[in-house]
Amino acid sequence: MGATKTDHFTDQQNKIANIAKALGHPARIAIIEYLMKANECICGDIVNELPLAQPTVSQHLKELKNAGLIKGNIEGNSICYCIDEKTIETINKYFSKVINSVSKAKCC
Amino acid sequence: MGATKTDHFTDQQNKIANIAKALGHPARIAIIEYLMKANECICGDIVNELPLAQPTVSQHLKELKNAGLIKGNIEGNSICYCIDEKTIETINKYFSKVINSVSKAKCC
DNA sequence: AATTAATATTGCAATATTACGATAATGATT
DNA sequence: AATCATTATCGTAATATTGCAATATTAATT
Repeated sequence: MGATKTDHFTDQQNKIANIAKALGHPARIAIIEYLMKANECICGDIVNELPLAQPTVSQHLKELKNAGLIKGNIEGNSICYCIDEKTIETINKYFSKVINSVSKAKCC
Repeated sequence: MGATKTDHFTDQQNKIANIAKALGHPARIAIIEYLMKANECICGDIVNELPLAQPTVSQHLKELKNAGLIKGNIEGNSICYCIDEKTIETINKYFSKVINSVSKAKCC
């Protein structure tokens, strides 16, 4: 064993878990924060900003892209990355829902 | 290699990544949702609700607890679990911040 | 067409995660 | 004190993730 039993859970549960998983690494949070700070599309640069080798950063970018957290537009021979709001909104709404349901009943 | 280079990132980045990582598994999302649905502290039951063996569920509960996402109160010979709002609020605020920064400048 | 620059892919070693059977620990019940 | 119920821990196999050197790909530049 060792593989996650995704088929035992709902699509919604797998979807939220996938987004969270993609954000579950400090390098990927750092990438998101760099895109926030820049406040515009960033072509290149990201590799120089992180304390990791180019192939490693490329891999992290791929994972963020697969999870729908960032978008990449090809711009000449470089690629222009930015945050995909929709996905961030999806989890933000999800956690808001969690908070609302919890605040109704306190016990611990 | 293979170990995450946590010391190359800020405490804040590691903290957010850790919370996200803990939520990055459908079983742990299912646990959170069960605690939401119950709307009260749940003693036991969680194991019966999930399609996983008892030791596996126990391990997932431990990870959620370590990340500060749930609290566990000992109640006789069983344990009473509920969601820890504070941590959910932490990431919710964080993602709100991300959304705010993105909506300012659209390009992709 | 050769060179340069930017990014992606491959392949692999080190480490982490997932899952569970077996067993231990703890508290309630008899 | 023996038994039962509940939860945790240990040990281990299967799989996934992380990181990077080497290499490939792609597009611009010379």
